[in-house]
Order: sequence, then C-alpha cells, then structure tokens
Amino acid sequence: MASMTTAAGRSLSHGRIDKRQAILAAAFTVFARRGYEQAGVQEVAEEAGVAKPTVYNHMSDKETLFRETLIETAESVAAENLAIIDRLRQPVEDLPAVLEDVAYRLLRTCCGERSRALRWLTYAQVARFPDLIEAVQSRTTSRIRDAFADRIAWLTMSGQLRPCDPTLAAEQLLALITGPLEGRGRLGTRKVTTAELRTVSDAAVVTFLRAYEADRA
Amino acid sequence: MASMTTAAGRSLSHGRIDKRQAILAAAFTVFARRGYEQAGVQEVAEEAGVAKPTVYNHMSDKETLFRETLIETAESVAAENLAIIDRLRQPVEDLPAVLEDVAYRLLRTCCGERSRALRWLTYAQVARFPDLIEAVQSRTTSRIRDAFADRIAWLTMSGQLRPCDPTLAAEQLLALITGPLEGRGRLGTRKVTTAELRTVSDAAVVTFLRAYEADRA
DNA sequence: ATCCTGTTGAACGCATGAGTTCAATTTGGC
DNA sequence: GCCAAATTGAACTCATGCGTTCAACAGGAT
Repeated sequence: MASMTTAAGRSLSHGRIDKRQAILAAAFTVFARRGYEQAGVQEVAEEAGVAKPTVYNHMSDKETLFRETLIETAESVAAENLAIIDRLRQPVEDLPAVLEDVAYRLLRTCCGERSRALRWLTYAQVARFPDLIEAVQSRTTSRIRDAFADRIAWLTMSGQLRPCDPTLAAEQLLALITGPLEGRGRLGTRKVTTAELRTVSDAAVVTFLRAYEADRA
Repeated sequence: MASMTTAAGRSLSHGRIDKRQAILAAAFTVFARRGYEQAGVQEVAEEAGVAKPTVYNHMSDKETLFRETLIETAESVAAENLAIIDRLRQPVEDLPAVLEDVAYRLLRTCCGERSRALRWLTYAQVARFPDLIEAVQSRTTSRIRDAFADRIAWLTMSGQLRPCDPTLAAEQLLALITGPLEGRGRLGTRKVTTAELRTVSDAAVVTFLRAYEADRA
C-alpha cells in the first residue's frame, strides 16, 4: 500500500516528510536538463537525495513520473500567471500603465526557466504522449486565456475597451505579448535582457490598445 | 570517399539516383512519427527502401542524419512561406483582402504536418542539440519575418500603413496570425477546420489593420 | 522492546538500439 | 564484358538504462 496523499500532498502513512514532492521537484529539474529519454531514473533519485527503489515506491513508471511532474509544474506555472492577471481585478484608472505592467510580468514569467522547460518537455513528447499537450494546456494556457478574457469583459462593460469578443481579444493580446520573442528565438536558449522584455511588452500593449481601446468621444 | 554532392543534390560518383534525398525524406517522416530518440536508423532505412549500412554511407551519425534532415525541411518550409508572402510584391489595391488571403495561407502552412513536426522536433531536442533552434529559426521564422517586414515597409512608404517599425509590425502580425491557434492547442494534435483558420486569420488582419492602417484623411 | 512500514544500496535480467563488419551482389561507366 | 564503387542482409559488439529483487536498516507507534 504505497503512500496515498491528501490534497495537500502530505503522506498519510506516518508523519514522515513527503518524499513525493522532493521526487517531483527533482524529476522536473532533471527532465528539464536532459529531456525525457535522456533523463535517467537513477539521476532523478540522486537529485532528490533518494534511492532508486524509493522513486519506484512512489511512481510505478518512468512515464508516470513524467506525467505527474508535468501536471504538477503546469499547476504551479498557471498559478503564477493567474496571480499576475489578478492585478486587473482592482479597478484600473490608468489602463495602459496597468496593462503594460501585467504584460511585462507575464512575459517575464513565460521566459522563465520553468515555463520554457514545461513547454519544451510537453511538445517534445507529442509523439509518445500525445494527450499531455491537452493536459498541460488546459491547466495553463486555457486558464490564463480565460482569466484574461474575464478581465477584458469587465473592461469592456466599464467602457474602457470597445465591444469585442473577450476570448479572442485575450488570445490576441497574449499572442502579441509572447509572439515576438518566440520569433526571435528568445523563448529559446538565448538570454533576454530586461530592456528587451519591456520593449516587447510595451509594444504589445500599444498595438492592442490601438485596436481595442474605446473611442474617446 | 562517400558521395560528395553538388548544389543540386545529385551524386557525383556515377550517375545513380541520389539516395541521399530519399534517406532525408524518409528520415523526416520517421522522426516526425516517433521523435528523435524513438526513431531507429533501421526504421529510417526501411522507410527509404534502403539497407541500414547505406544510411551510414551517406550520414556518419544518427545525429548528422537528424541535423541534415531538419535543415533540409527548414529550407523547404521557408520556401513555401516566402512564396506566400511574395503575393504582396504585386501592387495591392484592396489591402485587407490581400492581407487576409496571405494570413490565411500562412496559417494553413503553419498548421501543416511538415511545419508542426519541424517545430516539435526542433524544440524537443533543445537539451541535446541547443544550436538547432538557431539553425532552424534563422532559416524559417527570421526569414519569413524579414520578408514580411520588407512588404510592410513598402506599404508604409506607399501610404497604406501608418509609419512604424516594419520588423516589429511583422512580428506582431505573425503573432496575431499564429498565436491564437497555438493557445487553443490547435497547433498541437487536434484537427483544425478550414472555417476556424479563416476566422482566426481574418481576426488577425482586422486587429492588425486597426492598429497599423494609415489614417484615412 | 518489537512490529510495521518505508528506505537503502547493490546487483541483476533483459530489452533496445547504435554503429560495425563482411562476404555476396548489384550497378553504372567504359 | 569488366572494373570499381556502392548496396545489401545478416550477424555481431557494446553501451545504456528500465524495472526488479533482496537482505539489511531506520524510525515511529504501541
């Protein structure tokens, strides 16, 4: 009877520190470093400070380990992004400034180690685990898009944005934020300067507002 | 001394049909189907209708085989996209209509088998071959962006678009075209309807023109 | 103290697949 | 027809790594 876990992730069997979390964290580190196939279960165990059979005590397979790791990371990344968008819940007086701030933070997160590695690992295993794309995106991109759409809907109702399809507007704003850097290979391996992030996110907001700002009458 | 090849890809040693091309084509098929690590050289050989040692006669490594395959495909995909953008070289009378046509074709290409597989394979092997991102993107995304920027510069000079940074505008237009479907996981495994492509590409052009069209005075 | 449960390290079996070897055969050029 | 280069199939070597086994061990509960 391997460790069943509560919603909080704490082990039920005895009060021991849950090694499950350590294993998942280590697994993500190693998978991100080497990729799925190149990563060895042995290496994950070492990174977690644990013996190999212990890993198999918690996860039946390398595949299971991979899936749980990606899901876990997806939830974490999503939470980070949703927190940023929540900035738009408080009433906004200076819309461009607030949007630029949100856009900048989102872009910074999307360029971060975790987000990049998550995207890579997910797409890398399309051939082997096609369902993972759906599993990860429904937890990240879709939720972020919907949260943004909610904020845009409110902004529209308060007259700060022109009437539009909020979901489409959210998709386009997100595309404007993350697209340019992707095209420059900067969501790839190269370093990104803070200035470049600001330039791109500001430009995204400017273009978005030109297209979606309510006519000033 | 294995076969040196001319620019046309024809084998110099005797007039034999160049098996190199067959091998590269088969390799892309197999890599796209299985991914780099899962694809076997044996399987590539079978797909190409060739014996395994023959593959090693043309490519020293599995790694070399992979690199050459990706580069070859990148050139091919780029050519396809550049041809679409060339549509903008002839003088345009109805800018929205032409842009929508170009956007739709680009999106259709980007959702195609070859493009998707190329992206996947490239990003999938970031951990092992980090330089491939640069190699592929410099042949595809960068060139497409630059070609688009050229057209946009001309359109600006002819007064059909407002003054802007053509490269940034190109990046943003491309982002608007391909971003939304990516967010929906539609550049993933799911099927995409023609209608959906049209909706997204039209919306991209509408938003782009709202932001970049010259003021009608 | 003594159970029970989970951990440890080391070794193992086993499958997979890269890259090679080689002798036999095909191919196209001359 | 003849040669040289390329191709073929089969078998082989060798490294890698998953998943398992097991005997010894640790640590909390009663």
